[in-house]
Amino acid sequence: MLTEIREKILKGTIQVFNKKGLKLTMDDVADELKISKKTIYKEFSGKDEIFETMVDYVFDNIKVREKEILACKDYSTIEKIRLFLSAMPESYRNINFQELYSLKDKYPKVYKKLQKRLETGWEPAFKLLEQGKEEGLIREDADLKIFKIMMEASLERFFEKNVMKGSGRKYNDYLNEVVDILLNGISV
Amino acid sequence: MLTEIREKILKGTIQVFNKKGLKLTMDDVADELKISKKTIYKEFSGKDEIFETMVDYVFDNIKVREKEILACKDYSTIEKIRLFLSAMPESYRNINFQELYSLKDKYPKVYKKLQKRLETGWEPAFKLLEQGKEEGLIREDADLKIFKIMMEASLERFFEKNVMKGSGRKYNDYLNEVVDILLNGISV
DNA sequence: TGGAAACTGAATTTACAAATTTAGTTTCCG
DNA sequence: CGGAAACTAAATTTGTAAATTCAGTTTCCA
Repeated sequence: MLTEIREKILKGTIQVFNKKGLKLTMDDVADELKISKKTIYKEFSGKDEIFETMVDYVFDNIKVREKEILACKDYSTIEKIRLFLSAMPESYRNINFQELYSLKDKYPKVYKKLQKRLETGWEPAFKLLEQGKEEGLIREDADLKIFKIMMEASLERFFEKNVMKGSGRKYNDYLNEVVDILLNGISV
Repeated sequence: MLTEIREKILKGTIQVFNKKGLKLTMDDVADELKISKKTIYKEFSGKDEIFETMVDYVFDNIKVREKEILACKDYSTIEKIRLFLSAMPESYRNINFQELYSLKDKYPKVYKKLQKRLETGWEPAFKLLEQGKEEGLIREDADLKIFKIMMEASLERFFEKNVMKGSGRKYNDYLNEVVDILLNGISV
């Protein structure tokens, strides 16, 4: 669990991270939160630890939502999959996800954690999809690995550029359409 | 039409381009073809013109294949769409497509041509897809713009990294599965 | 006519020191 | 305790002059 002050610092860091990206400084975060650096350094050993904890924080929030979906007895497998696939990227909206990737070079440890959590984040989705196959809802020959790549590529493309500019579509519309097309694409 | 010597130079340029990327030099191309720079400069005004002609060359080759598909009376609309969508990226295999994008900064004119040809390259596909809607083969409410974005993102992801490493899948398998999922995804 | 090789000016890269920024610490103070 | 602000060593950025590379031309030669 997270103490109040740690959560406050993490939220502030994410706030600044979304504005200034990877280049945020400890002073930026302290200014944003109107606390002194001393307080930050009392809670965190340094920038590395903050970034690492930030990744955990983002993904732990996703997990909460996902557990809710999985636990609900009222949803069919296909409904669960749809909700699950939507929940993943929806949670990413809180943080500049594209920028998160830029941690690769300077914070390889954080980046590895990010990748690992992205990977394990897919596991329950895969389980559901396999279950869908067993229930005859999903094409037996559908390649889930490719499905995953397409999903990731389509979503990241949206994070990259604002693909929707001009068209009246909102983020969630786009997200739903992507999930629809892909899910439809592998359904029987 | 292209003279023999111009085509030879273009092929050689593509060859070197795939090895050395944007950073190829005129000497590289001359060495590759075992001709002297003089010969190249007799045919092309300079590097810019070669790159521009190279883009045209790649896309004109695609067009030939596409015309064949469109003209064939034996194919249904849905078959045409499938073949059409496969033909586009298949043609890109001859050239390092990812690297082509890197022309953006140093050769903005070439890059604009590339974008324009990519854009117009989609037009007949859109026509077919609209026709598919009219024939009741494709969901009336399917968002073709999003479909296009997903297709592009999925394919570019493959050009980026060799996503298929490890898995026994070959390029064409991947391509077909992507087209299958997407086409299935917007079909009724 | 075209290859080999030399040539030139412009562009690009390299190298490196000076200037700036910043992570993390310390001091003083209420 | 925690804020404000100063401090230091290390990292990053900036400026720039020297070195290198390269596009495009020219010369000589077969």
